[in-house]
Amino acid sequence: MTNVEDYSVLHKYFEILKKEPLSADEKENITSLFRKETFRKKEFVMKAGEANTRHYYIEKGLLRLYIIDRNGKEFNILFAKEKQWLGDLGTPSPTSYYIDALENTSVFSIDEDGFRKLSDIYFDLATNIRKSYIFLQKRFVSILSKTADENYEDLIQQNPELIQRLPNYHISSYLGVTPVFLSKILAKRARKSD
Amino acid sequence: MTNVEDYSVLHKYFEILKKEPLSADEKENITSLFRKETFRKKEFVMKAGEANTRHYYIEKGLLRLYIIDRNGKEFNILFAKEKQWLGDLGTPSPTSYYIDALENTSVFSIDEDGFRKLSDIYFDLATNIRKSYIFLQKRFVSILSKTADENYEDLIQQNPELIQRLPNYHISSYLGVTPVFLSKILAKRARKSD
DNA sequence: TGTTTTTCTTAAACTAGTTTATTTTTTTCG
DNA sequence: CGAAAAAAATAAACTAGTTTAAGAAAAACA
Repeated sequence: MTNVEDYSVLHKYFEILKKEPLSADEKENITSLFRKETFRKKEFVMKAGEANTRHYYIEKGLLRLYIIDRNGKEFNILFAKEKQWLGDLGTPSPTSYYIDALENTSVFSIDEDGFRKLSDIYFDLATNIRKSYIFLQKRFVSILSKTADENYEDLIQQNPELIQRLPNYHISSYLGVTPVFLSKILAKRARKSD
Repeated sequence: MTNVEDYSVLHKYFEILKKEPLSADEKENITSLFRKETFRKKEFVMKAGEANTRHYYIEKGLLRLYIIDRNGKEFNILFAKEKQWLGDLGTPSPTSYYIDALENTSVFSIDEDGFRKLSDIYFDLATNIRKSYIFLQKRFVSILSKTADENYEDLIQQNPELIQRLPNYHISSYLGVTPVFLSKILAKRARKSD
């Protein structure tokens, strides 16, 4: 059983960023800035309206970032699993986003101040934001320029694991279509590969 | 007439980042990393396939970042005008994007190395990437969750100037619809406000 | 295990947005 | 200025995706 105060996954991440082992002091510094938290499946990590939200580095589990539009409909923006970051980069402004846990999840969380401090020491931490941007841009273009069919195929190619871990209605929202339409796509696929 | 070697707009930008006046040395350092370039309307700034692309800080004019899908159709990702940055953050990997000038445009351009150097000195330069991310995320959610009608209204509210400077077919592509459909939206709007 | 709840499928009627084609309007430029 | 080119509007037929509803299948759980 994993010790609740085990920060080894986090330290390993920063060693990869730094490209060399961390000293005891460095580890201590990192540990002191983070807080270990766990969220049970369906539990909220962040809700629209909250200010000063934290950044989350996921040790184990699966989180989902989404909005709820004025008709109460949810739109999944992205999912984040083990060894990925998730948070609202707009913090400390009040967020418009929701984050909840799709599986029981353990994270290391850090506030904006801590995050900035570490970004100044571990320059490559900022690279992550760049990578997130690139990812989102690709996703944006993909949803804009391709049909839901094609986007589903792409997802299977690029992230088959997600499809295993997620119920279809979350995938459909991620692809920007209704569950009913995704079901049609799946039926057509099944017919094709008969 | 503006001198081709006038870097004052650029220096002013970095003074805002730094929150205090720059020394002569600092100005010199910045100037040495950038290159001043001009692009005539319709001229390409960047083409898909190119590697090691540059970052552009716009002094005057209007640029457009877009992709061309496999059917030859263009999708406008974003526009950038005076005092805004534009570039492919994926550099030095070969880019999938095109940038061209929608007006005669003058820019200060910098390569990836220079950009990183300055990011280490002027920490707030990285904030820009965050802001870009937030902007794109909002845009993404908006296109996903709203109708083209609503997105057009939002654009008018948030960026009326763009609508003046751009032909409708560029706006329609930005909104993720065809020119024909935007024309319908405009006709309906005109009818309403009769 | 059986019951309840959640998820998925199918169908049918509908709508937001596309496509293709034609005409009109506006802009460009020799 | 007038001709040519580019942009915008309109119409009509179409399609990708939605909505609502009802039943089937799967998962949760007591």
